[in-house]
Amino acid sequence: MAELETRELEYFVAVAEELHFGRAAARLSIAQPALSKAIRRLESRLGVSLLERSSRHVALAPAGEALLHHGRNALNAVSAAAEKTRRAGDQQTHLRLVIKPGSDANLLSGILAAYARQPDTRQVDILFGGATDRAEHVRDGRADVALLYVPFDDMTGLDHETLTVEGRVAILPPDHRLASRTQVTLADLARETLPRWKGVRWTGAPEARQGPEVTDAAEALHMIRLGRTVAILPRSLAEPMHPDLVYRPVADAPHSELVLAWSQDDRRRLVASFIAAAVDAAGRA
Amino acid sequence: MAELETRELEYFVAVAEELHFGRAAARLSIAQPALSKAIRRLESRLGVSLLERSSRHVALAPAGEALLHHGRNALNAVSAAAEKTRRAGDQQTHLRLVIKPGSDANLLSGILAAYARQPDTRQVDILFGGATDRAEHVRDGRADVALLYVPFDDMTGLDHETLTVEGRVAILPPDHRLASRTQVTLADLARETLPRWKGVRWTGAPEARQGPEVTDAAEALHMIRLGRTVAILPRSLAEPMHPDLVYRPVADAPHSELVLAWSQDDRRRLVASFIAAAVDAAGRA
DNA sequence: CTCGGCCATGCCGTGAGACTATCGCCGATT
DNA sequence: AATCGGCGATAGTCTCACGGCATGGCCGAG
Repeated sequence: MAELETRELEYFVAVAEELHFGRAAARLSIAQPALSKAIRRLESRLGVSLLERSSRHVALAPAGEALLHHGRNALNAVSAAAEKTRRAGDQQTHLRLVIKPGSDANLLSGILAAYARQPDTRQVDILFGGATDRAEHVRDGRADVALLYVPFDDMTGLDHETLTVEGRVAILPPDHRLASRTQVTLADLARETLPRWKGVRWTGAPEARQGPEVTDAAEALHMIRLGRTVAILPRSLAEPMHPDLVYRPVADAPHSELVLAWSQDDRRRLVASFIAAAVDAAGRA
Repeated sequence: MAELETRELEYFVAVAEELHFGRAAARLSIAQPALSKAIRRLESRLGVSLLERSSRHVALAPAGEALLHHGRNALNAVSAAAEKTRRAGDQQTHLRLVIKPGSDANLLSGILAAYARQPDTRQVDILFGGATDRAEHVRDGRADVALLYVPFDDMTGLDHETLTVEGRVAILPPDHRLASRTQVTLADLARETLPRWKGVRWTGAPEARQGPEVTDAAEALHMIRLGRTVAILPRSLAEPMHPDLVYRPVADAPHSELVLAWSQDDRRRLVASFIAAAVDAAGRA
């Protein structure tokens, strides 16, 4: 059939990311000619040209774009399979939950308490993940469950249960022109400078100015205090609010959901039991 | 990192499916000792035992279950990457739509007509897929879009737009005890013998008797005429009804949706344009 | 007790893929 | 305009990982 070894995929992804055979070879700890040959083999096997090479530059051909994208998926699936197989061996004693610091809408302690009352409780290891890679942790098996935000996180390959639905608020410096309102609208914010959230696709109006790149709410708040930007955040992230900032509800912003997510094909009781406890605790709160 | 070559995965999947090294080796066209060694390498690399071997039998260890499942996913992802890369090369002139014969709720001709009016029309190739593998066709790139039924088909990895929502009807022999009703309920059907749909997880009441295994509606209808079973089908599959059968609405059955599905990460205009035409045509019907 | 089915082991041969050295192209520098 | 240097491709050699063959060991069936 369509043979394509994971090694070759890794090679190609490295080249496609670096757009430079030398650097990619170094990253892969192989020599550059080997990499050149491997990519050419790949191209002839697939029967398409993946890269446009000049002697100065390397660029992705259309088929290369496709392979970069789908190849990454495939590599993730392979390493997820490996990781999950390893874990399946030692019957798991700990449940690994990945969260973003401060982003639990104060629900986590209730969830953990509810889970502790379950009959088959296991120790819960809490991992901290960055803005973008918590979903990855679950997909590749480094964690069992994650707290994520819909519609911000990429839920591909994950199932989830909603824990809370909350409105979103604009975070403003006190002297901002909109700070005197009791609430604002997206239209009011359309001309504002909004931060670019690292790893999150741009969701603001296309005409809005893109401000500083930030990775988390703490950085965003800092930038707002400096007057460089304003931000729209789920309400729970706005409390307690920094004394030098104010927040106003954004009447028409899509709601944001805090969800508990797990790998789509994870049927372990360990996980099901935690989900049940979490949904229960969140419903009660 | 977690190296695991696709070749090894294929070997393992073959053994796990056959539960027999000799047959698996034959299927892979390699000799049996090579396969034995490959699997042991895999086990030592992963550090877990995948198979329980006696000299008579081979059985899956828990980690083996995990690897069989996730490994299949990974292999699918890899061959999908290969397939889609090949397709990306030659800019595609045909749109490939996979349907199940007779399962288009009479919408297809309208959809094709609407699509033909689009500015960037391409030729549409219609493929026929079995009950269970139409979604697979889309996932691995053999087709671009599929007509599927929610909640029966497995939508993993696919996005979809709903074309119609329809009630479901019980198909009965005319002399059936329920045939005199004008409508029936799921409770009425709880004790009936229902067919097992090949490749579809059992959705009937757990106490219902499981009847003959069938692969499509035509087979199911035949079995109903023989008095072996009764079935619950989306209404559109019941028209025109065979003269020797009757159908009655099932008042409380979950509705069934005919959807147009495509690969989650397919952003090609070719596909978007067809989706738009189909949704438009279905809304108009 | 023997036979036969089945997986494991040992040994050997081969070829895919890695390495080193080197070439050829082309843009940049002076 | 000539040279240099960066980068990818090519050539030739080597090696070791993986596959094949022969065989051993285990165990259930008859």
